[in-house]
Amino acid sequence: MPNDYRLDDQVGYKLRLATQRHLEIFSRHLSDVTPTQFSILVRLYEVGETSQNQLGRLVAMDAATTKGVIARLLEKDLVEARADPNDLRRLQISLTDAGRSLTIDAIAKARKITEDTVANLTGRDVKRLLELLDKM
Amino acid sequence: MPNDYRLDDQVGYKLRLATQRHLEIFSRHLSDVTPTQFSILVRLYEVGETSQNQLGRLVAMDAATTKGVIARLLEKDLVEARADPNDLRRLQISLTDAGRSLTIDAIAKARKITEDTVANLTGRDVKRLLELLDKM
DNA sequence: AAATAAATGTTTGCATACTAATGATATAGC
DNA sequence: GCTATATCATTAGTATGCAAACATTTATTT
Repeated sequence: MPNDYRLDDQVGYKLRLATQRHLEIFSRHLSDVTPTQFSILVRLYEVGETSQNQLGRLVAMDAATTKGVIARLLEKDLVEARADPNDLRRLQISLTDAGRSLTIDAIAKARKITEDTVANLTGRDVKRLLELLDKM
Repeated sequence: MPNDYRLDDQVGYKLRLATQRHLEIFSRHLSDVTPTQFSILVRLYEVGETSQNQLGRLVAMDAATTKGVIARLLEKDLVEARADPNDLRRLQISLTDAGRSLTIDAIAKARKITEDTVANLTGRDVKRLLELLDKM
């Protein structure tokens, strides 16, 4: 009988709780976009125009997922899409002016978000946590 | 200009990647239920019959979320629901026989899942990671 | 060079989880 | 008893994720 199994001590369970907490903090500081959408925006800001698929890879997202995220950003006029003349399969994505300024603004707020998220940890703790998540 | 902001170094971003990895491992070992559904099943196994809302609290889920998860478990005949005669608002949830045996089986597999998830970490690392996630 | 095979990019459809708002029942204070 | 408040459950809407399908390009074969 599995009576020594403690749900509360499982990595997966704790990951969910941590993510939940982070999400709550995120949406409080930055209600315009979700963390996922934010990732895409930041990457676009970093690399400039890229194909949708490539962009997804740059943030470790499935192509199908990327499609959905981009669709929502398009609706908000934060990014724009144009067909690649050299490769008809490709959809080139880039930031609009509104997208660019929102991203810059969002990055500033994101610093605060990270800060709040790890408020209970010391600097060394944070470093260690990031290392462990990476190593994992 | 926010050129010292590194997306890849953010807690939120790394949390997403870690969760993603865990999810992939989970579904490979245990395709019948999702991690969320599994949490509910284990709690039910631990505490026996409880109201839907209470159950949600025991796994840190919103009432609405809990409702959806339970609905899916009901469809799979893993749990059953009955009205509480003493409180007409309440829906009492409990495991079916099939649910109980699946849960027992799933817990065994869950050990392997946790194991795989932290395969790259030492025992001390895991302990530290859990502490940090908790502290957070 | 045409034809076939393999790889790559995108899209659609479906499942899951989360939030905000609503309605129903129960409890507490007057 | 009546009203206000709290609790429980549900509905509707949004976001993310995956599997499968489709279109286009590139590589290989004949």
